[in-house]
Amino acid sequence: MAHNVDRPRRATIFDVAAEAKVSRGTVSRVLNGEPYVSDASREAIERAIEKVGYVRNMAARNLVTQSTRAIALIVHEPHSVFLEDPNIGAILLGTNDRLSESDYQLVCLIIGGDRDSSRIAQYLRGGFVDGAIIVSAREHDPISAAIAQIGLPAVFVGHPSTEPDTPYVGIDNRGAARDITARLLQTGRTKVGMIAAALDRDSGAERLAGFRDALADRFDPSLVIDVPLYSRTSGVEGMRELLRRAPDLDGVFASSDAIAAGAMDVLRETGRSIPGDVGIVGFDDSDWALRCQPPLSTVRQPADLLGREAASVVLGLVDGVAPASLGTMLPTEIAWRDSA
Amino acid sequence: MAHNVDRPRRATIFDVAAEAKVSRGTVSRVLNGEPYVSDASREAIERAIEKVGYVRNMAARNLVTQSTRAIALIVHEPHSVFLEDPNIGAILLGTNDRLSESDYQLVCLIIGGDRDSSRIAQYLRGGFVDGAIIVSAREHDPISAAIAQIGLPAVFVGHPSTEPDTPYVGIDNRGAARDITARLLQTGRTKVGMIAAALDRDSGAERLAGFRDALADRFDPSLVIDVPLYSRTSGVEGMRELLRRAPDLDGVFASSDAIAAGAMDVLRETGRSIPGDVGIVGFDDSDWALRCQPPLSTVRQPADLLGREAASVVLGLVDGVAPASLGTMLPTEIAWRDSA
DNA sequence: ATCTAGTCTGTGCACGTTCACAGAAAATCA
DNA sequence: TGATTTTCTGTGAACGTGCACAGACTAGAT
Repeated sequence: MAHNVDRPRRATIFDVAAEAKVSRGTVSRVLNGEPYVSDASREAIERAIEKVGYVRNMAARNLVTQSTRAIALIVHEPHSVFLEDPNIGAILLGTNDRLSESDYQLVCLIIGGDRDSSRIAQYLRGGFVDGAIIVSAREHDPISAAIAQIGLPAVFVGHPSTEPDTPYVGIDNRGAARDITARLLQTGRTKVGMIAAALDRDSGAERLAGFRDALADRFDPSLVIDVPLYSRTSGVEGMRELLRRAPDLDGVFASSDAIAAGAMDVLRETGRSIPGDVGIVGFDDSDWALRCQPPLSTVRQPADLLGREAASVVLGLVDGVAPASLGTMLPTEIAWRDSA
Repeated sequence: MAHNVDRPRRATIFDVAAEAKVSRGTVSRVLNGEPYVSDASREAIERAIEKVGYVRNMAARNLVTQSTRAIALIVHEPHSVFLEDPNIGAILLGTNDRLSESDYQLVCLIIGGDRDSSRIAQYLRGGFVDGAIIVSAREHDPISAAIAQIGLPAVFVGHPSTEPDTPYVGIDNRGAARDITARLLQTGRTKVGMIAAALDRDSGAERLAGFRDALADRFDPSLVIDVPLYSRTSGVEGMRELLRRAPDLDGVFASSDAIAAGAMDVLRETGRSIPGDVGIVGFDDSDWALRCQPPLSTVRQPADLLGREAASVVLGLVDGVAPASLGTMLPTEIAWRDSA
């Protein structure tokens, strides 16, 4: 019943050496592209490798070199949000591209629950990877602590304020939120609210701060609704509450596009026109933004560049090169459409 | 400039043995939960582990055991589709859950281009994982060939017809497509077309076959539009072409929700009402389905179960247990809403 | 012919485990 | 008590590689 009982013994460096009639030292040299090996030997070895179907045993190599040429990307998201978050995918691909250029392998680890957390901590300690990139970490994340403890080169995407010494790559959430709110105000809005999600994360808190910056002394804390997730459902609930508090509202900043989409549905249901009665802006420039009617004005995040940059930083750390500065901020741009 | 020059030497099993005043053999036994170790030794060793902060060096362990307790999930998707495909995320999470239960680690590998392909093949050969799950493989995929060649336990999600001997887990695309098309016909439609994507993949081809089954002798090949991707844009283009060929069309089967969403926009643009003038059904039950106006009737895939089942199969293979049958089909259900 | 520098190759050791074996100590039985 | 089984422990060998070292061979300069 076994599927592959007789899987043959893998060829080792010794088999290659015997086949090529040289010593394993010489084989090792051509494997690692070192100089000082004669053309005759090199060719014989290359033929032998081909013939016996040799591939390096990475476990053995890792053991002696203490490195793996692999980098972990750790995503900490509850299920529903992981599926909806438009940025995760782009970050993943950007990271993969950059690592691929340096011949590093991306290993993507997902934290679903606490079991995963401790298993992943073990994995990192086990020496499976040379470094780690942590996406959307929460404050006081046990994984972050584990990484700090074992001194694994690591970088955050987004900046959890509880890990002051670990480098991070992110966008200027505060500045971007301020800019798009200011732009919304320029359209002549006078009573502007915010649906603010995930205030326990850096991104959420910063976006709220930016909103407050833009409004300055016109800021009214009662017009900020705190919702748990960056989801459409949160947008629906948040908007209902906001209208309850201020039926004469004429502007909304939603801290994600999904939230904005839910909010727009509520505005329409209650007979308000967009952008006539109420102007609305979002954040992310995801799929949602173009699906809205009218298309949503929003902040475009360079998610793939975020991934690339994070990869570059962590590769630097692996080589012992500290990044130029602890934090790297990537520029955002405003995608101005018809919703405000 | 170096970040962590003085990273301390990791504690080894010898350090623990010395601290606990036993031999490394005994330490190894408690590490692996073997019987025949006295309570006194066990406690001393556990204290010592705690004290010196010992963690197993997995490279060393892998080297001797020839196993890693890690499974690769290989995703082969061009960028745009990866970001849009609603199923990938759920499959990922389902797989992660199941592996987590058996204390295996999920390692997620993304194939962007050919460079990635060969690097990942090397990775698999290098013995980093004990098995592999391949999602949305194309026919004649080089990775599939590599896996077959090295005899790595593997399972496909979806069934690429070029690998007849490798087990797979999937849904009955053909049956589901037939059922939902039949249901569409029951609403009294007489001229029904299809926007068919990814015919080079198993899923695409099977959905078309199911559509044909349902129409039987009413099937008209000129009403099938072949589009490249499961994307909204493809839906827009496909629908335009379909209307050009048959302006009096009254039903559409779109082979994904994203395609349906694009198609619905075109139908509305051209002044057709849904479901009055034209009934439309999709496939996937993704975000798109509920965002449509009216909400889309579609086929719900148990994507997370697909992931779980694939994980179970591959774990079985790793233990030398062949699956009950080569292919496992998971049931789908129809989510019937207002679009038809 | 001798010395020196450069090129090439083989060998021993280390990396940190697991596993098989052998032997000691304790417990059970005759 | 001695013989046997059971429980416990230590030791040597292996896993497959990279690296440092030493030595051999070649070529050029004196």
